[in-house]
Amino acid sequence: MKIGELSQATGVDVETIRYYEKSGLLPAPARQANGYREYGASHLERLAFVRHCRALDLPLAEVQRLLDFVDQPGGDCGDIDQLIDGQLARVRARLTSLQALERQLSTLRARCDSRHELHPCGILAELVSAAHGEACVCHGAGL
Amino acid sequence: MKIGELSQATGVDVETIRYYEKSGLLPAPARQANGYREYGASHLERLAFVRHCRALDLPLAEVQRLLDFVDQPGGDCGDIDQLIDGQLARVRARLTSLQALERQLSTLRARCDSRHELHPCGILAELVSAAHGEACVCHGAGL
DNA sequence: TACAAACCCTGTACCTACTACGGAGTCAAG
DNA sequence: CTTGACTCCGTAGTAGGTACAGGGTTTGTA
Repeated sequence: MKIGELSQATGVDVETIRYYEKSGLLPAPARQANGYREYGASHLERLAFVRHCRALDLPLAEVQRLLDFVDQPGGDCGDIDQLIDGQLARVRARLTSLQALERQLSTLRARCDSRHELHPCGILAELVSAAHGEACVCHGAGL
Repeated sequence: MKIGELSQATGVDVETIRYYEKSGLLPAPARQANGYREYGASHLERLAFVRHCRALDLPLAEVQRLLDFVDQPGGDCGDIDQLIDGQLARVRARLTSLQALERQLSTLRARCDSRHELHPCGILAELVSAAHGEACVCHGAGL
């Protein structure tokens, strides 16, 4: 299987596959006589694994750790739990912060709906007043 | 005001202030005889504005656009609306995707609570089976 | 058979928004 | 007079790719 075929099969971009190889996530495959990379079923499986972990937004370093577990079973399963727990905690923290951000932007957006021509833009006014340390609709008193 | 004082006053790191200057978000300030940057009230205000926009997670390029509006009032307010709407849309899209991710990770996490010693880790088994294209607890059938 | 399109190779630069140096000059306190 | 904190500039590094540039190879078609 050439790199383009592997790319087709997994939905991972050719450049990204080479990048994973360079990063050590994928083992360097054998080469054909012309220097082209030659992939087999094991590469396909490993790349699918990586892609699945990335879909869970795990950093590449953690994907690497999981791959080590796969390669060398019998490790402490608690480590895997912790890894997933850590990711879950990161995702939940980000979720909370994004929810706050969404409220802030919504409130700010409500300040202006583009049907004023004489008085200045409410959004801009809000943002500027925040620069003075005043309470703003998006962040309340102070920043 | 020296750069360290501006940093204290705004909570923006010294290096970041220099970075903003290099990026064109902050005008180059006057220099003291010794070459140190000399900031005034207008810089403080502008930096606070930038910081506020960044707290809304607006990309620097969009902060720049907003600054252009501030510098040159009378522009089309609809553009500002669109800018905020665009950000809101990005945030909401990310929110939706993070919520799905949270569900996936929770489900995956439930597969293993580290009190098994004989049978292999359920999380790892899930991730591996996903590499075979089988249905997985996190993403359902296929990826 | 000839030619062009599509593929593959390596290496490097670019992206965001910073952060972290390295090496040097400057300033205030003790 | 030294020590530490501050400032300067320029470069490199971060994550996770993406996008060339400049070359070789293979494949399809006329």
